[in-house]
Amino acid sequence: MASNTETLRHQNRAYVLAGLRELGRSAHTTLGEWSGLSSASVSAITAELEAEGVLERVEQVASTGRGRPRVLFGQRPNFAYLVMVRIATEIVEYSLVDYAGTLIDRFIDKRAPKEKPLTFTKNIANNVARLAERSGIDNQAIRTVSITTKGVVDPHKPTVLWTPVFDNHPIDFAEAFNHFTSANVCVRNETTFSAQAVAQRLRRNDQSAEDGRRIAVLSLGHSIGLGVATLKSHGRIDAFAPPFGHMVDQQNGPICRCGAQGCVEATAGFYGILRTAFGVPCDTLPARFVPLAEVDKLAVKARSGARDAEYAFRKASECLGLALARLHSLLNVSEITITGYGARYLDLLLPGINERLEHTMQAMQGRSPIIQIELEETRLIDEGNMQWSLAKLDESRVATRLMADVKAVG
Amino acid sequence: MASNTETLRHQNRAYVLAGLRELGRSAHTTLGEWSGLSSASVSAITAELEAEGVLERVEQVASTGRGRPRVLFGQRPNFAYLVMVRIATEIVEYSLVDYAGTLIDRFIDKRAPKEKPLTFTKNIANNVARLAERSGIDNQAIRTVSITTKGVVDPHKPTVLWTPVFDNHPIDFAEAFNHFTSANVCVRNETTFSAQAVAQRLRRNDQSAEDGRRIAVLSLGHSIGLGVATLKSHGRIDAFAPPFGHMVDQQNGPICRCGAQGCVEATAGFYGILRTAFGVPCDTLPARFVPLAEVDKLAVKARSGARDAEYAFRKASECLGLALARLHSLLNVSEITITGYGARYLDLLLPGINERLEHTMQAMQGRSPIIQIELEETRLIDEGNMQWSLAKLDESRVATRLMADVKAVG
DNA sequence: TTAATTATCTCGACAGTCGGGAAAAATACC
DNA sequence: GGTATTTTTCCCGACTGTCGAGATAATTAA
Repeated sequence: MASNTETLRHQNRAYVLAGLRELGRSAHTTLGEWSGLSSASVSAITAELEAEGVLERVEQVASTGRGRPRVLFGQRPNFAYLVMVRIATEIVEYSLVDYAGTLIDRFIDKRAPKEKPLTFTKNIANNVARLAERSGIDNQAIRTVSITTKGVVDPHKPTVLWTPVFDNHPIDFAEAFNHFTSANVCVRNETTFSAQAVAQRLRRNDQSAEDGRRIAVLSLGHSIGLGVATLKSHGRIDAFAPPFGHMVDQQNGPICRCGAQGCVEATAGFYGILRTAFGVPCDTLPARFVPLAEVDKLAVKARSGARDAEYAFRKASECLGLALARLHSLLNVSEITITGYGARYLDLLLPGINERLEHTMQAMQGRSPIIQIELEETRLIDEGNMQWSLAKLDESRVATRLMADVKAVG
Repeated sequence: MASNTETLRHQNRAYVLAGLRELGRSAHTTLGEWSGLSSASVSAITAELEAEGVLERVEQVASTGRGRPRVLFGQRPNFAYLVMVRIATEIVEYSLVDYAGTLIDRFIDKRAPKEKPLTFTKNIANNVARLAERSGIDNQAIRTVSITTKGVVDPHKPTVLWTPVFDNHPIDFAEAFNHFTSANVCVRNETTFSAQAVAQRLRRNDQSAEDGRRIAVLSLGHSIGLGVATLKSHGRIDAFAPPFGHMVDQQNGPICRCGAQGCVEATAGFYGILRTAFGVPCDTLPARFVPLAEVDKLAVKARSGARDAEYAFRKASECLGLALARLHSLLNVSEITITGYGARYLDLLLPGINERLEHTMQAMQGRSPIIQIELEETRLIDEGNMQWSLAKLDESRVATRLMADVKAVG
């Protein structure tokens, strides 16, 4: 689309807001240096944002030397609120975050055993309303409801297309949330956010991380999740979550919960590992969820040298290694972070993963991706969700100017 | 980066140039409607571009009705020249294209049997110089040299990292072309351009093709190539070529030319098909290139029901089907175009491909990608190369204003 | 020849960024 | 305590970009 001066201002407002997220509270001199905008332009923009109630002046802590002290700007916490909903297998977690990025309230709700899609979404919407009420916040102040789950998500609508619990029954959140009129309701796979968070950390730690670099996060658990994030120019990050766990590993392989044969998950998910260990026939439909204690026990056996257990973890690790090698062939990733409950079995899995990766990587020019570990998956998800949601709110809604007549008023 | 009025003008100049590529020769009014810019702005921009020698007024063919006839603008053909170099297995093709996108000259050069990298690049640079000379064009008028090849290419430098012919010996074109001082020399895998061309055709034919939609081009031959293109907003297309042929198909599979085991190519490339048919052991290093006549003969045998031949094509097609299913899991593609010499065996390959695709696709939400065929691969490559190169030239070099003092002169 | 039609060109209004200088607010020094 | 110094913010004029409307130009139909 063609640009005009309004677009220009929109872009620069968005850029200043992005700078404020990255740098934290800062003066407009700092923002000017960071963004390349002149002090005068930053001043005009911050003045506007302040008048709109987006930013506020913050008391600075201590003076750094002589000269006039800086006036720091920060996000005004109660300008908007973000609700994060994390759907896990047995619980749903609700978090309330203010516009400045501070966690205000959080509670956990247990999931009912055989809930229907409609009551499920209604229930979540009610809990979100309760979360707002507990802090005395009006529903209209909630500008974003960002829901995360495992499974496959519609890229455009707030709808889950496939989950381990509901299978193919689509879960549409649009209706249940239709009275949150000022909120943007969206659903993303949780590994999208994990990848987002890891990419963000990479950029923060390594300023020289060049554009185009790509990382992946592998989540090991009952099912297998994967998020991929690419560092783009101007500090942007593109993250997405392909259905990696249901990528086909081998033709006519063991049957998967999804109904297909030979999915990665069917060999490397927890139920797959147990099935291999106990020699259950590959064509018996597996249980939805196996007790975590069972997997722990199997890991202990494998570590003490029991053949069956060792073999099951070996199979899983080779399957993961092959799948990651395929991922690397299609989307050259420089770094893979392994997380999820299954990360605690990494001692059993890493040798096989590395062997398969290096075996296929040695011939071509490619370097094997570096493998890292991050045990606290939920922290990763929350971190990524918050970054992503606030950045999107800034860019898509706050940066578009509201008060065209600021000058006329002043 | 922050934007200023200069950036703004740059963007709009680029957008007008893009419109002119898409619409062909057109008048202010048309460009204004297409871009959303006001007639006055378009007028300012075209006047500038005309003064810089980028555009010229074109005689319109016939008047459409009453009223003042339109003044059409078009690219001035001799403003810049583009050279396309297509490196194939046995030949190298050189094409000269003017700024308006007209093919001016083309010749083919046979490759010497055991050429060294340095003489190879020198030879190509000499032939490019000869191409320019034949049309009486100064080397400085060549603004882009776009080289295409099979194999793996460095994303940043004009260097080929791996090719079927030279293996891992890197081929760096930078030095051989260092006296083409005003030319931007770049190397891309040929399937990048095939994918670019198919995506462009899709957008032209189906105006409703939404952003984010992704297509793939599969090239079947001695080796297996794949290009992926994504439709982005504002008419942009992102294309890339992953080393799909060397993605691992199965653990401990047949040995590949690249040295690894179980690559897709080792089963589905021509030498792989022949090896399977003749029962050659999987661990014998295959010949670099097998005669095409041999593959044709084998196909005839398979069509008439010979077991060995049928089996070899069956294996190849299942391998391709699985690999495409994996591709689809990671990069949801709505459409796959099959091309290359091997496309003539599609009757033998398609059933297996479809079977594998649908088998893995049935359970999840996914719809199988539509499979199409395009026999003329070289046309696809040339089309994509030209579109891509001219678009990049427009955006990165022509759109940046040269004459800051246009008004002062006029 | 004149009126109608359509397209391009021109001009003033408005909006955004930039650079420089004035004003403000703190510290350092006498 | 008063004054100079330092650093930042704020304000103003210059420049450049887009836009809308009216003036001008070129062609056809009557």
